[in-house]
Amino acid sequence: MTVLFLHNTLTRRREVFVPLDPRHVRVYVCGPTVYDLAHIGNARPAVVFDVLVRLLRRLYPRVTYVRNITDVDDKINARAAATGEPIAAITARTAADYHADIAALGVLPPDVEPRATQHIAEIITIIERLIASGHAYAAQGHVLFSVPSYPAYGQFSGRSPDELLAGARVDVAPYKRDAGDFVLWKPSPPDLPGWDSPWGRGRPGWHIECSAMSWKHLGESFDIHGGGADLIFPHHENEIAQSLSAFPGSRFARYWVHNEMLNVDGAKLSKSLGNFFTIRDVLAKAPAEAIRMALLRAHYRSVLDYSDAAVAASRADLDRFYRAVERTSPVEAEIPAAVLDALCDDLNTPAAFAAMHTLADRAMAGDAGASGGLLAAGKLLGLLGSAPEAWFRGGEDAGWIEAAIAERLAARKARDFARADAIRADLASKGVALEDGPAGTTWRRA
RNA sequence: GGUCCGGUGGCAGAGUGGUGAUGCAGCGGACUGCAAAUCCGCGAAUGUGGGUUCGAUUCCCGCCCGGACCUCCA
Repeated sequence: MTVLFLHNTLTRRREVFVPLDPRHVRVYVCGPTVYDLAHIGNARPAVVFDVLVRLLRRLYPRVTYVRNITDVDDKINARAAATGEPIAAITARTAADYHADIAALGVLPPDVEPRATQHIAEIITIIERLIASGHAYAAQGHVLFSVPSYPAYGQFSGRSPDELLAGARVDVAPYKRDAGDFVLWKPSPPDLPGWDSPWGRGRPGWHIECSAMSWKHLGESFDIHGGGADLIFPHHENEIAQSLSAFPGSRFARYWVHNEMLNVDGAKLSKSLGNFFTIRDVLAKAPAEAIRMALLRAHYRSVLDYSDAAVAASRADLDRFYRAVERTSPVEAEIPAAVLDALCDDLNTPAAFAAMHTLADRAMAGDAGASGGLLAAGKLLGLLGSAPEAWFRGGEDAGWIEAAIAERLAARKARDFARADAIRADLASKGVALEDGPAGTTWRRA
């Protein structure tokens, strides 16, 4: 059995992954809040955890992957108020857009995609348990989690409650007993989404949703909880406080996996800096696989600098891989050990790519097994999913290109190289690169 | 201010207590009418000052630099 190592945020070290039940691995990842198109930064966790789940499926007989959708949130409400579009329309459309965008990036759907609004009953149940056990209290239509009731609060994210207070940036609401207490339930006026509850009509706070949805679909204890590193505090700290307080004796998530942030051209995504791109924006400019590979080019726990140059480099790598597979027809092969080992070493995708380059070298030299191994590795990573023919020459009608190649061939036979080169230059200006080989001239999209 | 993470060749980016992957770029060569692709070869890096050690890029401490987080941003 291949051993999988994962860096666990809980212990801040690399650990051997041992599932609670080796016959059934359970994973929860925080999904999007659906109020606007997903940006390229949102794509990183989607792709990273897609690779992790693909790997887990390779290693274990059964994996349940839950990735939620947050469809009740003040940002959604604000968007509706600003645009006049009904909330239900915003969330439905944005969720559909999200699905389309990440599917284009080769991200497979999760097994369960729970929505917060469909788990109000579970949310209320957990809140009631927290109140009954003294971990939460109702005040002025709100229900708040009592941070002092959970002594380990702050341990996960490495903060003490005192420093959290010192760093608090918002005014403390008068109904809070302790400045650090956070909201589990808040009252909703008639014009906002709300559900009847023991505390009046209201809506859930953000953190409680994930505690409720993971509980419903994976149980009190499960294996892996993932998300972006920016969620460590407060979101995941709060989830842990809620779930462990509501279910004493449970473990909640045993391994916490966090992807680092993504910068664009060296800076954090920001609309004012002009480096804020949606997934849709970048898909319009480059092949989806090149974008996916660019997102896996750095280790998931390192800051990734996304740029056109990174996408171009990824595309060049993919060209090389596809060329190798095209040159030497692959035979059915297992995932090469070097690639599997790299991925099992805390998802070391850069090392996996290095191993794939070695396979490509061998495939270029005629090794059909290496070619098959390269393809198998690509499949595990969600890459090399096209036929080389489609990758290099897919798309529009190529008749005019073939005609130009024929004309250039005639010119070459007549040793009219000026004419031949002019034709080649013309094709190049139209994004078509020619390659003369022993078997004739081939072309590809540059 | 607090907490955390990181600083590896021109660029991207792994790894390691004992000759520092991989890719791109560069240089030389083969092939080609010339290119492209492919192949062969070459040069090129561990922020800084200490400590531990036979030996440190790796472990520890200081400094400098960069980044993230600090109550609802993946």
